[in-house]
Amino acid sequence: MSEEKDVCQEYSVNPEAVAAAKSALPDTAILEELSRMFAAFSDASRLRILLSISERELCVCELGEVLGMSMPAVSHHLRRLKDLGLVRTRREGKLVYYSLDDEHVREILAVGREHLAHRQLWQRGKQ
Amino acid sequence: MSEEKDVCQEYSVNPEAVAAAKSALPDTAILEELSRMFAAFSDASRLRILLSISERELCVCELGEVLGMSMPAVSHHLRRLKDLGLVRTRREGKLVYYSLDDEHVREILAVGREHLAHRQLWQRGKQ
DNA sequence: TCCACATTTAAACATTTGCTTAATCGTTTA
DNA sequence: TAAACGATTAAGCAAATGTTTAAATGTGGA
Repeated sequence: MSEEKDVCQEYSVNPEAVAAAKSALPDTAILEELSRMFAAFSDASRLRILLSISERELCVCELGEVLGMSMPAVSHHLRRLKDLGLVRTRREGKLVYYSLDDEHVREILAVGREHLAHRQLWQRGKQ
Repeated sequence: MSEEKDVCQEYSVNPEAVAAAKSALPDTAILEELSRMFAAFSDASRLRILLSISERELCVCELGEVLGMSMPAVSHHLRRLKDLGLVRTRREGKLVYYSLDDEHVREILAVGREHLAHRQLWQRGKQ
C-alpha cells in the first residue's frame, strides 16, 4: 500500500516526520498558483513596474520610459501581472493606466525588502 | 543631457510622474537581489520544501520522500535556498538537516496565501 | 473615412531553469 | 582501510522565460 521509495535506507529516517510533512502540504493546484504568483516578483523589470505604480497610476508608455524598455516588453509584463490579479487598468482615451489591484502586493514587497536589509546586516555581523 | 526616448509623443504623458517614479526606484543591484529572492518562492517544489521544514527540520532524503523527488533535485533546490539565506543546515553524522533561517520566509508565505484566498473570494464576488 | 498614436498580440530568438544520470565528496561502521 | 550510505556536484537536455521585431487592434482627431 505504501508507495515509499527506497531512498533512505537507514533507521535514522523519521517516517512520522515525513508523513506529517506530506499531509500538511497544500494541494498541488494551490502550490502552483502560489508559485505563479511569486514568479510575478521574480523579475527586476516587473519589480520596477510594481514599485512604480505603487505610488501613482502610470500608462504603458510612461512605464516604458521609466524602465527604459520597449512598449511590447512592458505590455507583456503587465498582461502577466493583470492575469494574476496584481494590477488593474483604467482606459483614458488612447492611454491605458495601470495601478496596483491588491494591498498584499505592497506587503510582499515590504517583507522582501526587510528580509534583504536584515540579511545584509546579519552577513556583515558574522566575521 | 536628457536620454528620453521618443516613446510617447503625446502631450498627455506626464514627465514629472515619469521622473518621480524613476528616481524612487531602488538600485538595479538591489532589485536583482530582490527578484532572485522572490524566485526562490516561484517554484512549487521549493514551496513544498519551505513549507515542510517550516514545521520541523528535515534531512535531504526525508525531503526527497516528502516531495517524491530524487535527492540531487532536492539538493539543487536546497543549495539555492541556502545561497539566498533562507535555510540553514545542521549536520548529524551522514545526515544534513535543513530548517528555515529567517522568519521573513514564514511572513512571505503567509501573505502570499492570504492574497490567494482574498483573490478567490473576490473573483467569486464579481458577477 | 483616413490617419496618427497608444497598446496589444504574434512569431522568433537567446537565455535560463529544473530535472536526469553519473560521478564525487564526507562521514560512519565493519 | 574498505565498504556503505547520505549528500553534493557536474554534464546534458527539454521546457519555460524575457526580449526583440513586426503585425494587428483600438481609440481619437482631421
